[in-house]
Amino acid sequence: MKGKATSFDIAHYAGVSQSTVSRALRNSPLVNEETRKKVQEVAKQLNYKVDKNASNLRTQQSSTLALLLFEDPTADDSQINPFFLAMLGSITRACARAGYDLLVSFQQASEDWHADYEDSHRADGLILLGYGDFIDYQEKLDKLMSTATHFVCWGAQVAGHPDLSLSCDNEQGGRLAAEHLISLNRTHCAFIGDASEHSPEFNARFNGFKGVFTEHGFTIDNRKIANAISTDESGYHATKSLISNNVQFNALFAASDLIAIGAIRALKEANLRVPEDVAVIGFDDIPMASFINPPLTTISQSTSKAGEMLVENLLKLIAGQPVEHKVLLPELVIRQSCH
Amino acid sequence: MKGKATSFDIAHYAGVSQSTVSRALRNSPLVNEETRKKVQEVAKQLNYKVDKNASNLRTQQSSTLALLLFEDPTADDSQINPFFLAMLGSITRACARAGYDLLVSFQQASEDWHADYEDSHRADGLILLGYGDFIDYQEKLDKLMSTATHFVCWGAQVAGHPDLSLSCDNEQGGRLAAEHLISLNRTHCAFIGDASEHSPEFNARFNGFKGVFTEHGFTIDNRKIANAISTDESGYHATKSLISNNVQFNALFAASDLIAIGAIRALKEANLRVPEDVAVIGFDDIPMASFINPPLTTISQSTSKAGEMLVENLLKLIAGQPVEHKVLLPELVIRQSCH
DNA sequence: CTGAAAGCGCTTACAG
DNA sequence: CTGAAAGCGCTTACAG
Repeated sequence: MKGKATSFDIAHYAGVSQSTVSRALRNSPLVNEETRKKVQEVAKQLNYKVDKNASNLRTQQSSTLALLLFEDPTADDSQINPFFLAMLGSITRACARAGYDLLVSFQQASEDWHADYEDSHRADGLILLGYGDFIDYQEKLDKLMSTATHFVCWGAQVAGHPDLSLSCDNEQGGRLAAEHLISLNRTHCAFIGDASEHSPEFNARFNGFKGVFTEHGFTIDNRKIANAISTDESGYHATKSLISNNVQFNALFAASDLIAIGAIRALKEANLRVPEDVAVIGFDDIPMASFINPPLTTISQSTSKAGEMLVENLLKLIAGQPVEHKVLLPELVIRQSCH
Repeated sequence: MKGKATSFDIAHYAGVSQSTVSRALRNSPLVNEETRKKVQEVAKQLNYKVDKNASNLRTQQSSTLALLLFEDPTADDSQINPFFLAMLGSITRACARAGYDLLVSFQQASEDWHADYEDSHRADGLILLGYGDFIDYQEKLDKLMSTATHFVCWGAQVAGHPDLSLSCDNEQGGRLAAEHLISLNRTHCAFIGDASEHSPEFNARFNGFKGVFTEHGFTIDNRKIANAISTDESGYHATKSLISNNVQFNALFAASDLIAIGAIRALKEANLRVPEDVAVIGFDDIPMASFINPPLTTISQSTSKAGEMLVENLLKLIAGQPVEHKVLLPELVIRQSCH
């Protein structure tokens, strides 16, 4: 036989019609047990595999999900945020368990990342991951909504559609960080991250954090806040600028672990000891967090649970089932960067 | 219009035949410039996207590559080797540049990971990544060969088909490590990794390393060799066993950075200082390597170049073009874990 | 339980 | 340069 075997080849060798082959291979209850066995045997012998393009075309679905990871435009070629890499891992596994294939693609925030994965029937739905500017982002989400594309996203909220988002309770995470620092008597605290509406997750972390400080009668001076995107470079420079502006603080809350790692580097360079002079707390609990010096106290988000739930929700959406807005609970992980 | 627009809808609105629509959208030189413009305009208005399943079915190809990442069976759910994660990133980018989609899937070495991605026309070819046992592995590669599947793999060699593999020059990497240690007068050296044919990459690293030691008149005592797979846990335990067996060494070559990280932890627990008491050198240069304490001296493999070349070679194979066997050059990265 | 037939939405040889 | 038609390999309503 030249080329791949088709269902007609199987039909020929098994002595049945092609329709019966198709039914037998899909385990249709309509087909006789013996017929099924014979068909499946022949199929195995000929190393037959259903042509996905043909069956997808016929059934108008793809059993494929697409993961779109969009990056900060400044991120360099090789560095992908480890937090998202971990998410990618858990999403991949969750897809496999559900019998779906996963298409992965990186997108610059500037590109047309909403893409046409679903319109072109390459995927039944999209999973959107990424830090980045929430404002830029919104317009594209609207476009996705308008084309009735099935999607879920991590972190950012879709206006009017809380069910499409999944995130950890970032405000609660910020609160945990603040309580820990206050319990340690570290109340002159700087914040590195973007505490604006452009970064809704960072903003929520900051708000939770600030809330607890306020409840305890402490304030966070605006001079102690420095902007950074989620890279260690950015965290490094933001911290350096704080130091060179002579801002005084004995604690630092970084909006992500990567930022915290850069911050620690800047502190060390300025001969500030961590945690003696400055206690540092991060957010995410990326694998690296436990390996740096000192090991980083941080707020952990469960990437494995997150990935699973994203896939689960997207599958429900595709099936037309209702999805509830859920929020994952962050946890404080105490290591040695605060005391 | 209900549902997605098809090429017939475009034809209707543009006042041409469906064949012409198809030609116009594919930029066939056969179609009149004005006709093309009108067709593309209408297509845009209707938010038309070519149905990939239909066009793939017709053309018998998928413009999709599949990346199969297989893992050590012991690896826990969330931990993926950062080296492969970096490869994944660069492969994803390389695919996007080439206009291909990328399917990603994790496979346990025990599973039928050769899968049916190509037979079922989901992908035009496969990229295989993974540490793991080379012997188990070979049988599946044979199967892939026998079904004329297009694939390339990282690291392991396919018997009789050097062109299907890409790797860094692991032996040269081992040599670089040895020369560095010897130049530092660290000649009582332990090796952690699997120096057997089961792990051809580790084995090559060890052979290059040992070769240089021999040339300089030094030996590597078998007692100083401990087996480990590429996880920090495994490196930790292997190093611990060396220490508890009272093996003496002032240098340690770990077959991967993850192993080195575990080894350093074990050394510290035994109150051995790195690098004063034991100089440690790793392999891979994963992102974490520069963040641990002390920052790890290691042999770097360029994941971005590797990813690009894997995709490039696979595309050549698919196009029926000849592929040369190439090898990437590793580089010594000096940090603070050896002196 | 089985078969003949239609049709998913394209691409491309064929005829003009 | 354009159109009518065949066909990629399936799935499934329809008829028996």
